[in-house]
Amino acid sequence: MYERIRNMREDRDMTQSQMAEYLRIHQTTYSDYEIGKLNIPLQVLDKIADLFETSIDYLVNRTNVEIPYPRKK
Amino acid sequence: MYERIRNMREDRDMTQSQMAEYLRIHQTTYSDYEIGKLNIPLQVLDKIADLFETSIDYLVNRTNVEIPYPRKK
DNA sequence: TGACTTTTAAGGGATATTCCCTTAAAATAT
DNA sequence: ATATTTTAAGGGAATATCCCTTAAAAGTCA
Repeated sequence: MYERIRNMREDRDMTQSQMAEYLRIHQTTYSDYEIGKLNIPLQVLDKIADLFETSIDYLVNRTNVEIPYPRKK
Repeated sequence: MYERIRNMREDRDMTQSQMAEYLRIHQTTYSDYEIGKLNIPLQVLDKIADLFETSIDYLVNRTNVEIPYPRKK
């Protein structure tokens, strides 16, 4: 479901547990997200976009442009 | 909370009820979103970004660039 | 100003979803 | 092959969602 997030994580050689630690959630919860079993909360997408240096729009497949606009705040 | 969405809606002279109709949800639910009483689901942000011709990043204040990323699909 | 209309928000509850736990399965390494 | 690491399934208590009714606020206009 969230193939793009999975691929970006693997590209960076990160495990689901490492992602979960960064996000401060359980590994199984993160797995549920990647699989699409659970909806990824906005706050989580926000942190993932920062980590991967991309946009939420890219993460959720609204665009194919990976580079984000200038980050605010 | 979601001041930006509220402002963009008002700029377009739309009521919460009109937004709710477009999103196919109840007006009170939409109000809950704008106020920040409920989290806005991704699917809803997606439709609002389309309606307002901007990005999810802009709607949720990740960037100040209002123009959308090139739309995929 | 006051009555009327329109718009927005509060309270509350049935239902749906979330998150994490345990543990199993799958993948990888030794 | 077996041990280790990584990922996913099942399930349940806790939480959040969505909408209903209705109240409050804002706008209209005689």
